[in-house]
Amino acid sequence: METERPPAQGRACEHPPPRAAARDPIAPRAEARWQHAEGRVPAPPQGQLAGSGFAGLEFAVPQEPQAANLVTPGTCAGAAAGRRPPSAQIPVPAQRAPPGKARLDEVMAAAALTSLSTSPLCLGAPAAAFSPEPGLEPWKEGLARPPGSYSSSTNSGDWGWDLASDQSSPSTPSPPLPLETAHFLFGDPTLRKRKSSVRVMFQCLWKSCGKVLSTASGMQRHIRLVHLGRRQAEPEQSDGEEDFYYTELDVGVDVLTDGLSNLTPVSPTASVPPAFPHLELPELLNPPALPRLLQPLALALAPPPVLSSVAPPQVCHRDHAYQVGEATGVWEQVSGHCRDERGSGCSSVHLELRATEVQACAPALPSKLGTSLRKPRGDAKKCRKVYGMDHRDLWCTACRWKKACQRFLD
DNA sequence: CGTGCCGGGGG
DNA sequence: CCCCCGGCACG
Repeated sequence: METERPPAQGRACEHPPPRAAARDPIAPRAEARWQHAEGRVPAPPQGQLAGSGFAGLEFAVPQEPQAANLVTPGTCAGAAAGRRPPSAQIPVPAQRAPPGKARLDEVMAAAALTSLSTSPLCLGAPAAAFSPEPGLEPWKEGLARPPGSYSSSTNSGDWGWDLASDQSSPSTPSPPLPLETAHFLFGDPTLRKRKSSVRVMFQCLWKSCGKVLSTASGMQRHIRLVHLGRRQAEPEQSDGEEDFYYTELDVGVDVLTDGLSNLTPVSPTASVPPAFPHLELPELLNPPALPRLLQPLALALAPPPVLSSVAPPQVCHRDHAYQVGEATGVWEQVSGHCRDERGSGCSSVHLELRATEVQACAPALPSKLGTSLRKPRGDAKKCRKVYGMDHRDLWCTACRWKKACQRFLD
């Protein structure tokens, strides 16, 4: 994973200046075509936003040209597309038309969904959970104190939370959730801070429950009381039945902090759970850099083996995920600070929104250690695909030279 | 067959 | 250097 941003990114931000008129024979031609096609009047390139320095966030949303335009104000608009009038119009390949509602606060939501898609949490967790607003969600309140469904007096000492209590979409059965995922995604500070501790948790497998407690006895009591309808008065007569309804969770907390970087791909056959009903991913955006990292994370955080009766076997259809992903945008930071590239003092951040495959199910990771000789073909959309053969002038230089694409890095 | 891009070649 | 393209491996 290369962290270094290869040079020559500057181009994207460069202003479509006189564009070395003598050079590049195709550009002027193509440009004219492009502009003509849209009935646009060639306008002089817009100057760099004065003093905006780092301010420029630029979004290029692949979508219908006429569709909603969203461009962050104060950008070097027009640069991405290059050669575009300063209007808010975004350069667009005009291939797919996702509703252009790309907001940054949705970015986190996407992250959540991306990773959740491999976990059962998505079934139970309502949209509210994805709200960027911390602390106000009901699930958190439930965290602080056990919800009403559960007589709080019984909670002697064990801590836990009931995620199912917040369920707003009862339509789907809700297998237990990998709490780590939840914690990570929801940013529970308590767990995030601890590193390298492995804690055993107990998770209720009862349909639509998913409660997690810290002690087995607490969990047994929970099951007895809540699900088996035993009386609290009854002594701890454990006939063992409860054991069927909860499972142990090995919670490697360090995964939360370190996991992002050093999670190793998990062999799909080994620890991936029986698979869960597929979640319909709403159209959301992924944050830059995150998605790729979250996927493995989600994979690794997949819930433990579950009673087979709880979660009916069901295959996660990759096709479907693919389709969903197609309509989904992914934020990808294309170039940080433009490297000082031969004097082009562009210092804006260029963000490109591209539609890409959100691998909702188990991502196809380099499963074999062999890392078979050849680098796997990057499945990202590249300039060619994004802009199309005509509009080649919009491609990044590398793409035009038939080199490795620099705009849509793998 | 389309695509990504390496390697090589021309100006 | 910049620019292009043959050709090949992927999918």
